Amino acid sequence: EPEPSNSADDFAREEQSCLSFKDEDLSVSEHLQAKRARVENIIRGMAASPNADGEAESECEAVRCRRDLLKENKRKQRLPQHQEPKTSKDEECHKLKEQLQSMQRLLHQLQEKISHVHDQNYSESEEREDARSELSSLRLDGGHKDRVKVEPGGFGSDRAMKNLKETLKCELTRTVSESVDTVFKKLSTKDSPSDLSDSEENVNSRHCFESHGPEHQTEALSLVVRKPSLSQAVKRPFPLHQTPFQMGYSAPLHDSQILEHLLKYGPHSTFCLERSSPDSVERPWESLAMRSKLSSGHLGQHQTGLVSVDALCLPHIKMECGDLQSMAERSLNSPHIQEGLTPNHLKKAKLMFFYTRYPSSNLLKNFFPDVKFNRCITSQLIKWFSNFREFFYIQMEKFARQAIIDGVNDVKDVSVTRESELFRALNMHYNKANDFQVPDRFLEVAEVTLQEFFSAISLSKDSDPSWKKAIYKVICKLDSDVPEDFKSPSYL
DNA sequence: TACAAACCTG
DNA sequence: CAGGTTTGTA
Repeated sequence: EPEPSNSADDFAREEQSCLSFKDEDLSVSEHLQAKRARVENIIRGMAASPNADGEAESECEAVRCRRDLLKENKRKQRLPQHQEPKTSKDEECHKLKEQLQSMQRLLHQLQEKISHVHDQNYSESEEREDARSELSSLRLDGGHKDRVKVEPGGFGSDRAMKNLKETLKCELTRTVSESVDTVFKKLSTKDSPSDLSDSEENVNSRHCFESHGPEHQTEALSLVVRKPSLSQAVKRPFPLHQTPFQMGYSAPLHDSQILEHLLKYGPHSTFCLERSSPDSVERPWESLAMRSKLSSGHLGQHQTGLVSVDALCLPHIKMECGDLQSMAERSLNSPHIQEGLTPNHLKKAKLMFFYTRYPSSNLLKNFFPDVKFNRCITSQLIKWFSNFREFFYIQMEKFARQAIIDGVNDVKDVSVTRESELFRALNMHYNKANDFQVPDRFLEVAEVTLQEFFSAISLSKDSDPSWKKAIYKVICKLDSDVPEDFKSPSYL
């Protein structure tokens, strides 16, 4: 294809990028249709052939769909766009809305099916790491009723059911979020063409889908960023019509990534680079997100490098190069899939600690449905809880020793109430804002732990280097269920 | 020896 | 809180 170089051609290109709006929306529609087909497939699979692995099949279909779309989009790409009256933008929005709604209806159907299945109590849950695997392992034939896993605790099938339910709900939430996210991202891409002012299109699509309030910048960002070009971009927050790449695309790629991260998660978050991994096969966005980041360095001028990626029907790719405003907006307001852990997630995790000291990675996935899990995110969450435990046990040991110094002789005299200094320390750590009612059960667990430490130290067991292990073994059995409310992505 | 959890440090 | 190290298991 000829490379336009003069200003007239530049203008033509701009115009074309305006006009491609319609075409791009079509690919959103197609994307949604693929999603819809997938959900329908699952429902059909549940109704008709209980043993069929509907998930896997529809996954294959999705792949096929993607491949086909890739071809088609490549073709479309070269065709000149016909003039599209601006009034049709509203129609497009409405179409998309309708598609979303119909998908939601389908999901509700699916949900009903699931609860029906639940009532029948016929299911089998295999404890797998991935929620998707778990979904595909669902069996609906009643013949395997006796295969429901029974745990030593005695309430095994209940637990398995609960777990399964959680997983399914989680899957639903994800699917909806993904779809909604898809639309948002696609639209925000159009909202932020690097070369346009707030044209009618932008206004329209905003009005269509944007019900959030204005963005808020909650933290100062500039301290970490040194490069003049970058700090400029930050201090003059989110100029409406310019991308940072325009202002300083000479800045190294790494800085752009850091900047993007800072905007999303604030200066105190961690920058977590994840290599593409085997499990990104199931979640193509991960490896592709990386690839797009790699190419986002030279965006200002050469859009062509992106086209093939964008055509893969994975719209968020282009967002990587979208303007900072929409990125910041999304990270601050959007209830959709997150690419990293935010301070709110940390807050939520701390509150969850009141219920569970030893969460499985599965539980974490279920309770952070708005988080896009990968190895890095998972280990970060695990690490958080590890840190929580560390603090917890340090306090326990400290207060147990203090009790002994204070002359307490009987374990029965060791207790933990809301008035205890120990509780105050814990509450300060996990519930600093003190806006959460700590469950009584946590006080019981704390008390048991304190007593365990007390008696162990009293019996001089602490001479053994691994004396705490016995205590951990007791405490890890005292986890309780985390309330359902915590599953809401917008819990905090 | 590979992995998870505890442990230590800043 | 996160990075690095050690320890304990399988």
